[in-house]
Amino acid sequence: MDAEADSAGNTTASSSHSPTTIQFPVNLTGTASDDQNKQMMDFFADRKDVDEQSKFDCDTSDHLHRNINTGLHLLTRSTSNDHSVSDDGMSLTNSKRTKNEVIHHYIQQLEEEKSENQRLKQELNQANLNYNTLLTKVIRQKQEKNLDEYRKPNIDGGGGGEIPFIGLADPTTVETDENSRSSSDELHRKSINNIIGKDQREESPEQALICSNKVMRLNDLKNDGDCNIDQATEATIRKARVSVRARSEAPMITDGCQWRKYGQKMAKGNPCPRAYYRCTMAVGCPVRKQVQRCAEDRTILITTYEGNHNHPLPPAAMAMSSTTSSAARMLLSGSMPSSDGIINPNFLARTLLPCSSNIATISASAPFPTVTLDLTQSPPLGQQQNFAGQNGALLPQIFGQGLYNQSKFSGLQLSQDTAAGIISQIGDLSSLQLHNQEPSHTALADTVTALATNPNFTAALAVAISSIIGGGGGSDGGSHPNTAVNTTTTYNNNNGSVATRNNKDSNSCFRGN
DNA sequence: CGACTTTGACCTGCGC
DNA sequence: GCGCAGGTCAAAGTCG
Repeated sequence: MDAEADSAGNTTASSSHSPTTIQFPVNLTGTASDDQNKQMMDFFADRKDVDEQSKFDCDTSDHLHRNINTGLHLLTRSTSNDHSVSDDGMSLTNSKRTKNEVIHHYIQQLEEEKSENQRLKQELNQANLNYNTLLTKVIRQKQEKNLDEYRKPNIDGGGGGEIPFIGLADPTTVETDENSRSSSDELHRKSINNIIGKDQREESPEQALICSNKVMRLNDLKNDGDCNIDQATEATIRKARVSVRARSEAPMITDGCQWRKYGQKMAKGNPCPRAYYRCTMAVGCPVRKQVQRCAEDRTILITTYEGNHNHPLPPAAMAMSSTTSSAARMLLSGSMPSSDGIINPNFLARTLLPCSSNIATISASAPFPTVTLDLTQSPPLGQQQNFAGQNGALLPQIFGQGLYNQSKFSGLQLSQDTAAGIISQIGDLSSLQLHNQEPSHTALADTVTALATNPNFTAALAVAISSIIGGGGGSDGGSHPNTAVNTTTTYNNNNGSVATRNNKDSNSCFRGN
């Protein structure tokens, strides 16, 4: 607060236009002169102007109202202490009445403005609500339309190179789901235990070691209470990562999003620098990615995504976004506590991709839980086309629906003959279990088992991601067709060597290829 | 001139 | 507490 002393030595607080720093030009020493009363009136007039500039800010009005009452109290006290003073012959009673009438006049005006502000605020909230409802409706219609289109026989056999726009979950709705999550936590836990109970005992000791301290800490948090459950859930979703390994000579795979590089560092044990990118498609989008070449094979580009977009995405970007989002939630569900202890995250990986133990692995031993999709080897070309022909409807939906279903999926409403729906259910295990109001968890387990028997799934997933990487124009995902789905996956190349900073030649790896 | 990249400095978490 | 490594910031430089 700025304070300045006037010629009389009285301290007069300067008015600020900040709602939280409104101050009155009152004489704190207890006497009020005509000038000071005029100053008070001018101040009220100024505050009224300021308030009109911020009609939507009811807090400002509340604050102003409180200050007016305070000012009125001070003014009344100061005038009541001033009985011995008679200004220009006017009676003290009349003077006080006039002042109070003027002040009450302004208070009345401000009260009316406050009411108007509240009414406008309500209208604005209602408009926002309507907008969100409409947006959700449009997204749902788009989703259904795309589903119908991809259920039709595909003439070109490729399912279309373009991944259709599926829509982005309304952030508001997602928020609602997050809120409902804690309330459904018990159901969720039971569901997880239902599935985990059998399989967890089958984990090998090595796999059991995958359970990291991070997960344990997270579980400790979750056990602390509902509040911590939500916080831990949010933190896990934010920190969960999806890493994609693919052969590409381009410096960065094209995933449909706009990225801005904000940093580059030499990572430990890798001569190639790691580049840090931030999504710039919307202000404040939390999604980031790291791009780094594999130390062992520099033709392999490792792209690690973190976070969920908070804005609509173009079709191509929807694919990768949904994948990472679903994977992150899968990680989350794998981190949930069970009655027996910690769930091995790799159980989910093996559940998701049981037929090969290939292409995807989940690791919680890394600093952050990470799903890694290894696309350095993909099915032979002929097989790719076969998959595209057979499951042309499948590919886009694998990546398109995950995010939407995170917020809107309600049990097994999607047709179970649609592989995409199944995949979405599995990829978003936690949401599925949370939003199932019926005891269909056994059905879910059966669905998972059914998927496990489908040998096409893993390859289809690989082809889908390859199409994303190769479809961007700059990368060569399609130039390495003669590969088979592979699985060995690592995290962040932590091999113990010391990394040093070398910004001068930091791009040499990218340019050299 | 705005958007983007580069790059040295800084912050933070973790292990010893 | 200290050093290391990962991650981020932000000023300066570059580009279209």
